Amino acid sequence: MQLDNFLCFAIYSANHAFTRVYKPLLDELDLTYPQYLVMVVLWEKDDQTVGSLGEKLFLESSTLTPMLKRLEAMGYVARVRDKVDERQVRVRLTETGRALKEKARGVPLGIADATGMEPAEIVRLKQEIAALRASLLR
Amino acid sequence: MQLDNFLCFAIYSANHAFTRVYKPLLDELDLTYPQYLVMVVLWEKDDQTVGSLGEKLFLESSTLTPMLKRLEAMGYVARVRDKVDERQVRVRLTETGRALKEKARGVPLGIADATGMEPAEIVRLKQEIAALRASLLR
DNA sequence: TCCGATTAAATCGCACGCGATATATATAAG
DNA sequence: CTTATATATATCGCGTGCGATTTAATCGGA
Repeated sequence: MQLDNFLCFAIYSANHAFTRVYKPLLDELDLTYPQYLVMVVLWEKDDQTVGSLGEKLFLESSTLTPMLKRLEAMGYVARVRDKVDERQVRVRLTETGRALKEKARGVPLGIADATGMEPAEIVRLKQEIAALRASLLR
Repeated sequence: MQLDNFLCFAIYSANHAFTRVYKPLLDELDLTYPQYLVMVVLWEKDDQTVGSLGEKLFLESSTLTPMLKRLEAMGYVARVRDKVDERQVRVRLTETGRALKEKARGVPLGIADATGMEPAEIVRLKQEIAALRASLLR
């Protein structure tokens, strides 16, 4: 029953540490870390519904809706009701949003660098943690 | 440049997953997950300053002060100015706060269970992530 | 066709978490 | 002793995150 023995705390604090490392890199793009993750998902596949983004990011609409409105206000995405199913909102990159991908090109390398880990090691650790996440959500 | 390849996202989402697993267990204790972490630190060593808690938890006073006030309002801790150095606030467990440790006894086991991992494996992964955190903060 | 059930977002209230700043106390330098 | 500096918390504003609820649209069955 000691904090240093908690796997959860290691993850909790490592997550904060990542946020700190990302901050100066993302300031250049005027993005917060969660907003950056949304953009990554959209750069990967444009024109997704709020629900689809939520599934991939493990976030609720109550979190995404305000975030997406901020990204829209900044001119990076557009939110449009689906013509076929008006319940859904489709999120699309604007030209500016698409262009931002270039500016963000160097970010992952800067992060990988800060981890001080070998690429293969990063992949392995990432997979272990993804497996842990799956167990927890089971 | 794909979300699934991001170590940071694995950690980000695993952290959320942990929070979800903790929720039902901590509801019994009327604690949030970050509040629980504070209590763990205090159960380990009572009568600490805000700064000391912040060092161990990697949190700022701007985060801790409101949290500690809530824990105080719930009757789990007392906040008292240090007589010798009036700049410091000492955080002490109340009788109720100390007693809560017994009620929380089963929590770590429930969590370890949800990870689906062997104890030794948990320790190893925890150490790897703690090392990563150290690199990131460097 | 019509009405109840389901689904997708949005809204609301609350609790983090932090950067920037303010306030109060302690320390140091002369 | 006095003033400048440093330190410890607290405050403020903003952006997540989520559970609970609401709103609007769609689907399903009689």
